[in-house]
Amino acid sequence: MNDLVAPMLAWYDAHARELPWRGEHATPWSVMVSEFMLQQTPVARVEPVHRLWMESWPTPAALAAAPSGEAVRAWGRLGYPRRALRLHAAATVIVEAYDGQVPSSYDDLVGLPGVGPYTAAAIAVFGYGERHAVLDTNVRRVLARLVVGDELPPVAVTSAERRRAEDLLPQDDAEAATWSIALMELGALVCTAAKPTCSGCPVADQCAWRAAGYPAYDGAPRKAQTWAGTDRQCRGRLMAVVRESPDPVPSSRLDRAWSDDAQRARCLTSLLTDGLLVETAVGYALPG
DNA sequence: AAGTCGTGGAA
DNA sequence: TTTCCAAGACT
Repeated sequence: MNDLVAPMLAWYDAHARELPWRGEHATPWSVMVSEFMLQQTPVARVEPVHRLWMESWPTPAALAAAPSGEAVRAWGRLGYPRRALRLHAAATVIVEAYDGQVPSSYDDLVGLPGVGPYTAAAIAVFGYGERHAVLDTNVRRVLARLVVGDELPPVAVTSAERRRAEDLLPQDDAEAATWSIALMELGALVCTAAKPTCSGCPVADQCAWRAAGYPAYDGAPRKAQTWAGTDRQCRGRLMAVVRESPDPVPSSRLDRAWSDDAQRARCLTSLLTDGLLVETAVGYALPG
């Protein structure tokens, strides 16, 4: 094993957060739910929603039996509500094709709706203890600094990154899983994007970026995401109105939620196309 | 392959 | 106040 593993495992043992989807009570399904929710959404906001979600739908079958609109409603304000739809769709596939059991192999998992390379690896590793490299934004950043000496990883995952992550993976399955979650936790708590606290890093003495004097990121500038006035904001407004209403919402109420007629109409259409809303005789509603 | 898709807390 | 962005997936 390389010289990074022991200090990383010891650090994780001492500093890991206790989260509902970790530990003995976690199930592959609770891990899967957490991974969907954590896609682009901070831990602090996921925790309470995950807790309620698991009470309502403790198994894939329970979720699959519910209307997809209930999943969207329970998703609340986590953002990117299509993830709720995809999780519901994935639960349906799990019931129909996997006898209600979350599959354990990466290849089966990555075939599920809403499950990409990261999420498939995370479920296989954290849900089942399979040995597989897990490349999320935290791991990528930590390895970029620690091994390569760059402040930030490339915009898109490269084959070099994947090979590097696989090369560093401990041979033992359980140890490899802890290694991966430790890298993620370090990236989330210590080796953060903006202001890393290297004084708290267990492998700072081996860090290539630190040794090089913290050279600044020199890759292509990341595009700043605009927000005000975008379709995303408009869609969010419309969804919020419908989500918080127990009854179908007449279009007159949606008119008040967004003033630009053309944009509102365009967004409404896209929400219907996405399956996030349906049109009923008395107004717009979450899908049944 | 570059754009799109939500949200709210922190800097 | 404005800006930035947090465990990605999909097209």
